[in-house]
Amino acid sequence: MKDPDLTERKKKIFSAIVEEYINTGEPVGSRTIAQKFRWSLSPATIRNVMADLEEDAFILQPHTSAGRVPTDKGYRYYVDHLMELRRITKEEEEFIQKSFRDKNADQETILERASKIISLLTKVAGIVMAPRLRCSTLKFIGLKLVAPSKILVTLITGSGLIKNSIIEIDGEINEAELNRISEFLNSELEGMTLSELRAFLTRRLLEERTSFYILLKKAMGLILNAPFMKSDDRIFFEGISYIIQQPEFSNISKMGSLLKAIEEETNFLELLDADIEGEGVHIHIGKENPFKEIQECSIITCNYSIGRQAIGTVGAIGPTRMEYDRAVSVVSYISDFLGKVLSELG
Amino acid sequence: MKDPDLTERKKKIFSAIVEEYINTGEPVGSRTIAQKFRWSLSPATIRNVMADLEEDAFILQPHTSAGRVPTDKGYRYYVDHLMELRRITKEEEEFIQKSFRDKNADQETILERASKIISLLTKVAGIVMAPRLRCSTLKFIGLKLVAPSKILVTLITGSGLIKNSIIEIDGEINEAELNRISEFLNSELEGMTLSELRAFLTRRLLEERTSFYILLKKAMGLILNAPFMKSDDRIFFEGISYIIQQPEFSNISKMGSLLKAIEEETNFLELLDADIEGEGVHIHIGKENPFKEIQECSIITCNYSIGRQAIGTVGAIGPTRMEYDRAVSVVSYISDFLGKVLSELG
DNA sequence: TAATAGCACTCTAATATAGAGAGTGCTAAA
DNA sequence: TTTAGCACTCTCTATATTAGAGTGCTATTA
Repeated sequence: MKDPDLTERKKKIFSAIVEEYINTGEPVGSRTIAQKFRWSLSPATIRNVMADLEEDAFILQPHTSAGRVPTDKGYRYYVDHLMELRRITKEEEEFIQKSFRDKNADQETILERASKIISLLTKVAGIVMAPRLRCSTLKFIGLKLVAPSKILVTLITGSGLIKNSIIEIDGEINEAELNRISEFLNSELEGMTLSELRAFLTRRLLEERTSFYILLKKAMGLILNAPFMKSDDRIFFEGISYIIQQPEFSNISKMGSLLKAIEEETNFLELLDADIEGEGVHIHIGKENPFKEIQECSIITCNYSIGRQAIGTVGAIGPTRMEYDRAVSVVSYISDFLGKVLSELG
Repeated sequence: MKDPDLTERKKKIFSAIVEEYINTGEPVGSRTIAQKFRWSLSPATIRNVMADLEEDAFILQPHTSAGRVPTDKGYRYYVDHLMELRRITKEEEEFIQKSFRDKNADQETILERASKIISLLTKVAGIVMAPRLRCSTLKFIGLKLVAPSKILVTLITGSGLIKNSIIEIDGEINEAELNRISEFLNSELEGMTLSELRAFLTRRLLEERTSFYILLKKAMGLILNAPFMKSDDRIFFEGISYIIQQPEFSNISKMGSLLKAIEEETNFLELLDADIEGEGVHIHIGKENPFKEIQECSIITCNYSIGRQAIGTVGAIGPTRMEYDRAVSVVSYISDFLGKVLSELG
């Protein structure tokens, strides 16, 4: 990702091409750029530079007598070296804060809202992945008998997620015992993640030889068998209609396969999951993406965290020709904000 | 909805037109129909009948020299009087049953699956509305102190829905008292709906003058303030990609506004909500629909019930040119089946 | 030597034209 | 009442033509 060290002028012209193309969606010609520079350079000169840029594979011509269009490689260079990051505007900031003011909202509502806001502000689709259970710290585990051998297991995470499972046990269990288990769990679990809790229980189980052993064993059975362990992490997707309005998707069959890919959420799960390692904003441009339906799209993602722990991902997805600077600023701001909102929930 | 009493022949020809159009998507001409009748009638004769049908506004010509296309009124007559209901096939039945075999699935998973199945079998979009809280009977209410003045309210309905809210109370409350409240509620609520419970508490509150009064009052506060009372009924939507593949939506802007309407779920909430009154399958054709984005679509809905109580709605939505007989059979079968699956969950 | 003006060339997209084909409505005959 | 025949209408497709945008190359200029 080192800077191939273009001359200043080349950079300026390339930036101008990218930005012009992002704005208009039309291949951009030498005249247009010359005009942008107030004719301080002639179209012919621009053309020479363009020929160079084309040799570097930063731009290409859709056909011989058309203007230039940035390639994936070009966009990559642009976002890595040329793009000026911009802060979100005051109005946008206020809008976001107002949207999250509602105190009574639960996690689901908040996440849904976040994805809607991203899509509104970036004019591309917003995508929010719910806090991953395996990264979340535990806050509370409730065990309650709802029928002779049915137990309601309730789990609250630090990010305000409340999950329930009803699990059927083999024998019967009495309420007092259940209370002892849940008291024990709650006294120990503070700040652990689910997998840490599992490890903890396993370890204790090996050390323990007293009557407490049975209790521990039951606790483990309850926690590990609950369906929420096979966490079907949810994804909130909003604003597909923005994408399909873009001219690059006027081709119906392209549109169709994109939609299908989006409906098949698991694709995105993997994709977002991969980004949870690593700091800051991730950008995936066009062909860099793992599956072909979205290889004319770019995805901007950023983790959100509670405390230091990254627990989920928010992002924006649109055509490669999207306003990267805007998307980056929005996604990064929202990820930050969402982390805070969810912490307060916990 | 009375039969305008067409002659037998007219009906047969009209049916043939509708079915042919549904299959091909092309305006159907007199030749095609004559062929379908193995030339027992000449195209010229068919044309005469068609002219009549056009006068009745059952069909129309997109332009002078084109074949005929059914109107909304035509479809309406077709589904009301001509369409032959068909049972779902053995294979489809098996497929559905297999899909719901998983014992550990929670309500959300089941509903999602139902909408996916509808879309798979009907080849149009499937839509499932989660059980309406206000129609569901209560099974269990759990109250649990998670912090000095924070109470986790858990509610389980007869349809297997588990809902949680954390509510903050003004003063403090001790665990023993909380247990008394929840015991009281659970002993009384069996089979009530939420609104019945509310009414019940209000009534008791008026009668009661003992120390129990305070308890009741607290119970009411807890139940009625919980966010789940403002039930944001969820909708599961699957298979939009089927719709956009249809030629009638090859027009991008039409597609766009349809998608937007779908993303704005509240529209559909109202629509489905209205259908919960009344038995059996409801069909809404084209312009009969309340908002313009879906006036080239038809919606087939059917309630699902637990016991006798209708609690939610499933449906299929596709272009007016859809296979009504197939959609009706699938939707009606699934609604039945879903009711049973959810009952077992409760 | 870098920048520019000029010019021939290429390719697309828009427009016009013509013809085929599908389907109709009407009329007259069976 | 049904049908055959026929003129007519309209769309759709293919083809040709043209305008325009943009290029690359070359010779010229500062």
